[in-house]
Amino acid sequence: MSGMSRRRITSKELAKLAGVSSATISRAFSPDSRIGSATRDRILAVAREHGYQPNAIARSLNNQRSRLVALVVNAIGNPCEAEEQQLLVHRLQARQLLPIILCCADHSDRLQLMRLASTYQVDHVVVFSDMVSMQDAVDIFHTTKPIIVSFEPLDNESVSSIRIDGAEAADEIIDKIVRDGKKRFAYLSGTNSSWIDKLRRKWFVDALAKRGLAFEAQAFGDYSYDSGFKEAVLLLHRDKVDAIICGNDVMAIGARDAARRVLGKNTPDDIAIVGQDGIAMAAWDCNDLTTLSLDHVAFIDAVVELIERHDAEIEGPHSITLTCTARWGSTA
Amino acid sequence: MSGMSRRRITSKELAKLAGVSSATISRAFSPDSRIGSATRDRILAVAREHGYQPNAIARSLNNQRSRLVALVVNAIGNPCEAEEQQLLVHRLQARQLLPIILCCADHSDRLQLMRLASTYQVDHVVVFSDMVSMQDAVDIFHTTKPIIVSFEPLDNESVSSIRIDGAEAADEIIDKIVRDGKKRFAYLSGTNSSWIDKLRRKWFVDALAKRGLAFEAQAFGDYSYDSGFKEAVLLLHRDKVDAIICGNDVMAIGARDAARRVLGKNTPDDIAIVGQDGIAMAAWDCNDLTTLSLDHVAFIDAVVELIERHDAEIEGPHSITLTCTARWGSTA
DNA sequence: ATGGTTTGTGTAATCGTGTGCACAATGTAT
DNA sequence: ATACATTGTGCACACGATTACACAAACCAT
Repeated sequence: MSGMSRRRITSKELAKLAGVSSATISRAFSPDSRIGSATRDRILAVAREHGYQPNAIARSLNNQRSRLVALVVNAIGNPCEAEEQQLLVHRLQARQLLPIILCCADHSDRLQLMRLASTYQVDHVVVFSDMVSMQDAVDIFHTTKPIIVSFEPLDNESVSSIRIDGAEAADEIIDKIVRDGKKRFAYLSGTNSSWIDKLRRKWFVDALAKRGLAFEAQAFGDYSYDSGFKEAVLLLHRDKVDAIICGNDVMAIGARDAARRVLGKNTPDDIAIVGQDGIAMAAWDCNDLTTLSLDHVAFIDAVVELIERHDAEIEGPHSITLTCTARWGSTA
Repeated sequence: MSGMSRRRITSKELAKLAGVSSATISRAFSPDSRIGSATRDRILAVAREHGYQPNAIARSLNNQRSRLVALVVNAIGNPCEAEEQQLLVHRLQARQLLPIILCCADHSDRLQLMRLASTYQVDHVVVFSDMVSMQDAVDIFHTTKPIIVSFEPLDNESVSSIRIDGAEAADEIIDKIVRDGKKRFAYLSGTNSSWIDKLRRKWFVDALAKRGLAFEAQAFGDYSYDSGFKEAVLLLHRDKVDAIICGNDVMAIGARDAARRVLGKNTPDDIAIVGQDGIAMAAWDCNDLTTLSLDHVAFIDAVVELIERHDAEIEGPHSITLTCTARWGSTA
């Protein structure tokens, strides 16, 4: 069609071609603005013919509204977050919002990365990563007053947060494991000092305390299969535990493999293993993991709900609480 | 620090504060431009104090250079691509380029999505997805003449592509399986009509043909564990095959589980199963998959190389070819 | 027929930066 | 001391859209 044209055509040029002013071009592309329907049709026809589309960068500058959303994530491949990411991106796209990915995993200077994104005047910020502090995010993005969604309930007017509660589900799971006769518990953390990790651990600490128990051992991995495998070997061999609560599902799978291959112990008879997240892979036949699961769809619904409130300029911070459930497999 | 200020400060305002013109502000932030070093230092100090950062949207409009990169992917969670995505995002961020994710998986109108992204004047486009035709991508993005990277070698001056060659590795794998005495082969496709799927299948078709063999059966999945599981049951039960070549690793894992659980057949003795991609999960102890693997780092190096050539405005399409290798596990 | 409302379009300012050009100030060579 | 190159800064315009305002034309009611 327009095949070879090198440069993108501009509003003013199209105006000349259609015999109108550039203001009228703009109106033709704004759904509800005073313009003759005949004129609009003619303009849209000429526009299609020449492949014209309004320049979103220029529009953003004028509008003070970029329709860009920054997604701060740990890593892209990480299955723990991937399902949520996928869902959210889909929902954003349906609302004509474009996600910019900020990947913290192996980026040396996360703050600089966030500052870079903030210069693009993103309308919203969603923080999935537990590697950035909310306070830093607020300091960097406060100027544009975007929504910032996170697990961490920071008391700040520009932060809306999603809180998750897994206390009850953790209690159910511990109950089952204790009734199965397990006695020595270990907790395998994802990251040492993250807010989400502390929260999750607390659910299980409380559930154990209620029965006069406590964790006999504590290990730190990095949410990866390999770290789950390696730490589990130590926990089982050195600390002689018979139940491992893992910070996420992937580490739990690693731990299960370690138990089976290195020590010849099987779940759930010799040892109990519990994951967290409820990723799809956990339910695969080869894994069949018992896990403290979060409803991903409900979670993303909540995020989108918060974003919509922010779009509607409903003032103040908002907060939504979600409840986790126990998903039973054959590992505990 | 600047704590409460609601609106982002502008270049002109900062100019007033520093007692210079806004042009000088701009120069203070451009590494090599004629400006007194004393003036620059003073401006940068005042800027930091007031939390000023140049507005990237305005700069992009002026520069005709957005530093945005569109990543067209099938899905985010999909492990097949996730590792590449992660690597690429990391490399882009190191070059101060921001990735915009376009997720095709469940988006009804992929073309409209790409058109939306194109209005943001992205500097480059990287197509990982096999769900969009390169011709469509070119039609939509040609105006900004970005680089378009893909497996599909389209003959177009604005497309640079990465070609992958797995013929030799496929030959090695088939050789091993045939020597193991397997006779009835099936191919389990990811998507019916994608370019990449046809390419991969051809490697194995040729390797079989060389030995006077051909696929006895052909099935179509959707790259997911579940589809691998389901289709494998049919292939094994109905078609009595004893070797399944899968379009990716995830389906191969599903197929392996199906063989074991539904039909009680084990790899590699009863049946051979081969994956493709070489994702990290394939090497996990519980999977230990034989797979036709692509070196992810080399692949992303090639993508970045092409992007750099495009940045340097080296004319014409470029092409880089990568060779796959066989990675041996216990499934074939 | 006249005053008032509605409709459609153009003019011009605006969004926040980058940069060519002009010009003053300073430095350098004869 | 004069001519010339260099450095530092401001002015003004461009980038490509949106939109308040003005105004002409058309329509309507009395």
